[in-house]
Amino acid sequence: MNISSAGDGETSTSPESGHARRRSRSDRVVLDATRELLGESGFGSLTVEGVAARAGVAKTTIYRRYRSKTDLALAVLLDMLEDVSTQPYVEDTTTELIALVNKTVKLMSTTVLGRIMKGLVSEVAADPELAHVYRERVVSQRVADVTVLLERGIARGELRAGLDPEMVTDLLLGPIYYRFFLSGAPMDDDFGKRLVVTLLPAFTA
Amino acid sequence: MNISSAGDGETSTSPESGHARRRSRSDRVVLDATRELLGESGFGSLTVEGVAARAGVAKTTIYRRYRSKTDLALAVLLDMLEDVSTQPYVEDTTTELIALVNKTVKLMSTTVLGRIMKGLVSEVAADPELAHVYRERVVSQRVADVTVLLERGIARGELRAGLDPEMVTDLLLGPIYYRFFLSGAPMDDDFGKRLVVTLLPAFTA
Amino acid sequence: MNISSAGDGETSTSPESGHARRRSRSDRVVLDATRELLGESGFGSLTVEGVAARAGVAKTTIYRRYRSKTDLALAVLLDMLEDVSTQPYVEDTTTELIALVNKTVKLMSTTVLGRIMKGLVSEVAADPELAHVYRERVVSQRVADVTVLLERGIARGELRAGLDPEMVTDLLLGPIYYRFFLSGAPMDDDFGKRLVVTLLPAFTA
Amino acid sequence: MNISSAGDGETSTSPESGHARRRSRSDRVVLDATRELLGESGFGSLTVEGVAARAGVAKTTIYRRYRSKTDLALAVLLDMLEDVSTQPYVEDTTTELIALVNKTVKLMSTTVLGRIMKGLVSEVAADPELAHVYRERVVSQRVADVTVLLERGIARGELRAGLDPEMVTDLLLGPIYYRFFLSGAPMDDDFGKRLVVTLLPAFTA
DNA sequence: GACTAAGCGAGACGGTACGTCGCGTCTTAAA
DNA sequence: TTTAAGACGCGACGTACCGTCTCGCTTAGTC
Repeated sequence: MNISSAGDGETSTSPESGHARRRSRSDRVVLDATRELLGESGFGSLTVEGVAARAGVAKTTIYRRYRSKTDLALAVLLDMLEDVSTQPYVEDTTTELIALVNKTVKLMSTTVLGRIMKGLVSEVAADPELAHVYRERVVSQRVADVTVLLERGIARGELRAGLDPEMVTDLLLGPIYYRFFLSGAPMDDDFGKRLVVTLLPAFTA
Repeated sequence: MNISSAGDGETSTSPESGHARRRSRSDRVVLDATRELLGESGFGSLTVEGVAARAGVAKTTIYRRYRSKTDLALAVLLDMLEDVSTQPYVEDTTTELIALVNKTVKLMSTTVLGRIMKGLVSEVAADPELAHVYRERVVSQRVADVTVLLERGIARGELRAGLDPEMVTDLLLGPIYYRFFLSGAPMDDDFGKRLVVTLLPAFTA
Repeated sequence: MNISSAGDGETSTSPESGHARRRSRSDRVVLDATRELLGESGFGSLTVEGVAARAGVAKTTIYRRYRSKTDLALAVLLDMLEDVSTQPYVEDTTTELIALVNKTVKLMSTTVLGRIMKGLVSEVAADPELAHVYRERVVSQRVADVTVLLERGIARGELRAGLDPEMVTDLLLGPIYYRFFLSGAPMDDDFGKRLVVTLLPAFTA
Repeated sequence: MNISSAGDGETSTSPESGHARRRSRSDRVVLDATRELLGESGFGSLTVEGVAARAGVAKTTIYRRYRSKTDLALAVLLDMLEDVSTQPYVEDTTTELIALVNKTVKLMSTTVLGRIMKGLVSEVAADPELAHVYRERVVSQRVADVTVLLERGIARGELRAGLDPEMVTDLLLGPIYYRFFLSGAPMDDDFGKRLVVTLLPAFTA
């Protein structure tokens, strides 16, 4: 399943307009420039002026679409998530859980998404409007993914019933973000497996 | 056990110089002003000029001690943590775990620490030097707390042996921070209990 | 003959671009504010921030045009000199010389130009770029004035041939500036006459 | 004849205390450091802190003696002038006049005195107290020199009677300072001769 | 096919805060 | 008592970006 939609300027305020509006050339070039700059120097040194220069676009054009650099970064994030399909793995539940964790770890640590998240987390935490969009688009999607996974696991008899999908999501992703943002503890190839194996008794018993 | 010491200028870069240097009057007044302003408007609108004005101190005096507003906020955070003793609870392990979670939730949602953390998380995530101090002072302390708790639990026969304290810490705090920073899901009075009860099978089996 | 043109930002570095660029509203208001402040407190206490405040303009706007307060003061000076036409006097040469001296004395001692010059002289003396502009615009103009005056005097048979206009300028203005800047000796209404009468034998013999 | 005296802190405010007070080691080391720094970077970049550092002396020590960097530079200037004896040349008056001009030119263009004067001229021009000292110590000395020279010339029958020594001083030094500070016109080896030869008819006729 | 109106580039502008410099004052400790 | 050392309040510096605002100049879309 995909994050289904746009992430243009308006979207960050008004959720969705039914059918995906075509993104214009300007939109594209601005988002690309932003992603490049985020990749090069991170969110902290992202400036609207810098994006305008890189994109060969006037500042006005950017402000017409995005209210702030935060909004812009969020748009890039949502734009990138469009392409991240959350394939339902048809294997056993343990493997699926490990895959979900590993995928998230990989996304954070190897793509520009990690830098964006590092920069955006404070903004999302502090700006209700931004938080709203982020939850609408990203958080709820994660919970939906986990819900599907849990239901399948229960159907297979691999998981116990009565699990709260939101809590499970917290338990799967919380440790990742905590390490990624704050503790700095490494997340090697083994991490996903260790996390899930540790958690498993909580999901099966 | 207490976070034992200060957040003076040097500390934020070099851990500790053996015997605690006395904090000067300026230090105190600056930290207080910063905490007040953080409480009033949050990290985002914290400015060094504002702190200087509020503290009745020259900007230079602040810059002499703290390299940036981030450093300043960190100092406030460490300063506040000095007073947060992590009482060893003598009850059963489940209760201790719940208390630990609840205390963290409470600290984040009712004190200025929450605002500081919201503002600081992006900085810690992006600035290695800051991250180093944060881990040295805060993260490691949390793991130490949990280690003590786990050992006592194992000794009592309430927990299984072989638990990785770091992973357990991630599982206890990760969900809290994830909700606090990103998902926005509420953490009511029941939250700690639900979290720990869910996790318990993973710690006992 | 007039000092023909402006003191806009560019001018202070590049002489002239053929046709006078229109001075914008900001230019005007900034120059006026600067002149006022120079008049009130002199060059020493002139600050860019003060000018910005007085002009109701952002500091950046000033820095966009002038690299420093020195540049700004120079612009005011050049701006004022636009209006100082060096009328060709049709009387006898002695009177013309006296008039030239008196006019300079008067300009220095009764207008804000004196304060500007007092503040600027050290800067012009020490900063080659500034010096270049000053010479291009002011010094050379004075020499040109004197040249015209000498030629007419020689044609009239009132002055000897072979006088070096530059040296004559030095002899007419040098004493003025020396008194004005350093010796502090008064320059009363009689001064011009005494100076010229003293010098005359050097110009006629 | 020599500029006869001290130039210590007090001097710049109260003229003279009768007999030259011995200059202390601190005085010496501060003045030397100042002169060095003036020689290296000019008056514009002279700072009290820099002098203190170079002299290995506390800022306080400097402020105890000199009220400002201007005062300090003036002290160096006066200190240097102590060693500049204005030898009475026993040759003919024309030669003496040329020598006087040449000596001044040389002093300005080859020693640190030039740099000091360039920096100080604006201060002297704008600060009455400073001006007072400068005139007391330097200007009046020049006039005195010229007076002696003129008297001898008149006695020899080489100069006309009735010359105003102050005006003559203006005519000899004014052009030098004008070129040195403002016009930038070169003063080659010939300059003194040309100036005096030009002026001579004004002094003899 | 010409005409208009929207969208855009360019960039000037008022503004906030930055982080730095050097000032001149003041306090502390050692000589 | 004088000093070196240096912290401090202070004012201004010059810079970076912000977000807003004209300005023409394309460039479609409509008549």
